[in-house]
Amino acid sequence: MTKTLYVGNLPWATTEDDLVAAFSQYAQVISARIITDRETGRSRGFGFVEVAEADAENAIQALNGTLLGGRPITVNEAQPRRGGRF
DNA sequence: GTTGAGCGTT
Repeated sequence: MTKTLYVGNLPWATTEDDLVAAFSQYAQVISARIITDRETGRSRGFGFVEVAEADAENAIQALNGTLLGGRPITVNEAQPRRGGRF
């Protein structure tokens, strides 16, 4: 089972690999995604990280408010995406 | 070449 984490307050230069490198230290990262502007293709400053459900809350406690790329990031459980597939 | 609260695609 996995759980999606919302990561905000990211620097413009933050990449998905940076999220994996940071979250993989406290949780098993399944996948990471940086949300980029659809029109310009640039980073929107936030992303999502899919980790093991057992380590999700652990990663949040460990990385929420920590410095990543020079900026304190916000880590929370992501809202259920529209569709709610089983 | 810029900006800074907010929750994303197949």
